[in-house]
Amino acid sequence: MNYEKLAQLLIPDADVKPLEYYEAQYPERGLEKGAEVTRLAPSPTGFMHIGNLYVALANERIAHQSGGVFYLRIEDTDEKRKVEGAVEVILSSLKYFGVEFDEGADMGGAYGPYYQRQRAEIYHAFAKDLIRRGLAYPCFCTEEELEATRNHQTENKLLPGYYGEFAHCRSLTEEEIEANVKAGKPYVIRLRSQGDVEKKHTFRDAVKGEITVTENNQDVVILKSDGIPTYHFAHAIDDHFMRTTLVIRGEEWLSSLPIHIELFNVLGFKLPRYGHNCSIQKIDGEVRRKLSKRKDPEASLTFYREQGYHKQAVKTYMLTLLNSNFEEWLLKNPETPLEEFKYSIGKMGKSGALFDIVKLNDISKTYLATLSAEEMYDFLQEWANDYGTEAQKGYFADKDYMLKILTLYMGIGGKKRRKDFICAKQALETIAWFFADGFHPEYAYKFDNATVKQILSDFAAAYDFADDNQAWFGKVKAVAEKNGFATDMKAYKADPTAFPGSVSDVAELLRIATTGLSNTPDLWTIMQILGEAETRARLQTAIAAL
RNA sequence: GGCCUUGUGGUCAAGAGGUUAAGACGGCGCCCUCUCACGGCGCAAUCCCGGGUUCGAGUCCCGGCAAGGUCACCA
Repeated sequence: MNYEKLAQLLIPDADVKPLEYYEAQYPERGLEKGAEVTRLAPSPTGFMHIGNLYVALANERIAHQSGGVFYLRIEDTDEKRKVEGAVEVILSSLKYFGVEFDEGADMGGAYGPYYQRQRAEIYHAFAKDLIRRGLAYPCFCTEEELEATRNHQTENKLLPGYYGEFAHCRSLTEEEIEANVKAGKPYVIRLRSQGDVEKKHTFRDAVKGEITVTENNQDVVILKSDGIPTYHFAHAIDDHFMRTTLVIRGEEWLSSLPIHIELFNVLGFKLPRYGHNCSIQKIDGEVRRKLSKRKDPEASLTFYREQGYHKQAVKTYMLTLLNSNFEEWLLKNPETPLEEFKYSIGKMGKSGALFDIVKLNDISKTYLATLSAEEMYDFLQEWANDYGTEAQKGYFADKDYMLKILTLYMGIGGKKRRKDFICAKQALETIAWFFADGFHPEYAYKFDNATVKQILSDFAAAYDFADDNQAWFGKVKAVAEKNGFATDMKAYKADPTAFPGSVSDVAELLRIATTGLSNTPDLWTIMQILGEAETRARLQTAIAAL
């Protein structure tokens, strides 16, 4: 077999350069010792999964913390999945969450191109070299033939795949190959695997620790019939020439690690370090499964934007899942920027965590409670502009009024900050009743109409907008007393049957009448914000409704 | 089914032969002179199972079991 001739026949590519050219073109990066070069290599499907953020954050932290480089490579080798504008989605959604690349697709850099489709020449050069060395060969098997083989293997409980005796095209003669090519039969290029599945090695994974890997014996496809490489081949070449030092990727890749090891080996490249991280899961009835793009809205990064989760909160939550000691650090250093946390690969969990929206909500509340009224105003307005209803956008017309509401709802100025807000959407919904078109009270009192009417009327008569909190509460008490309600909570608790109710019940009636809700922050302040006219009007409306 | 990985409260988890088995979220209860929220205090709840090794095992070994991943011209 004349391999040189075969290589020329299969990959006639004229502009393929000698291999040394590529080594010279993409030299070692010459970074400081310990600096890691990491990457995110998504497929441009137009959908950003929360898992993308998760793994991006890990890679980004490690690169930047070590003084290295974090880049974006687009794995667009699958024509069918490609979506227009997907790169823009990737870039913008990660940027929103504060993950920034140093180089890569749409940004440039010395190690590009960063789109795999634009790197065909490099892949061809190396595939051609493998053919020349007898380490790769063309395969003309059709889909049907491959399936027949697979069925035969499964029926006979044999290891499925294209290997050994099942690799029909492995032993094609030069004449047969030539005839097939001349006949125009489509072909792929396969690796002529030298591995033995019986041989096992221990491999050190940066997150999983010591693991056992078997040698690869599959004659995997390296170039598809359209001349585009498969993931495996592109991975080896790209991560070598982009000088990646550490590959952190999802654990679904663990089982193809043997292929990658053999590929790097046969190509003469140094293997990067690998860390396979677990995917975020969800409990669905009885089953635990990966967060699904189709079934779970929270799987999509856009979900968090639509709901108005603060990016810092989402990032913080990701970090708590990513590094087990992060949460403790955060508790001790609530004011410190997240970037100062010492991220370590070794602290990454070995088993997949369940996504916990309740925990995210708690983190969000805690974070939002650190914002000032102005910051909250800006955050809410920004969200409303993109995702809010027309009415919600209108909330920002009177900034002063909004600021007062936020100050109240966030407990600013009080001894303790409140934590009522989870995300922008929920926040605007909870304060909606402050605005004319958001106030739709459904009065639900615990007392009979006559009593309620009496109390409401008594309060309306006594109410003076100028009263301070003390004086105001004194009047609430007076109204309570006049109607036989307990004003001394201790006395009331000692014998609740002695009274129709207590001051707290009176306060509740007033609260429901003015806000439509039984739970709100301080009522006196609410009446101050609403203003005298609105307060009186709401009281009258409530009385009239009885 | 083969192979790989992983099994500590409901969830995230600390733990690397000797601990009353941390902490956080959630739940429950009490307290905080109007509700709620915040905060404080407290309670309940965990080492997958079975064998070994050892004076002693969540931790080491073996065997089960369970869950997840993977077996494409998808990444």
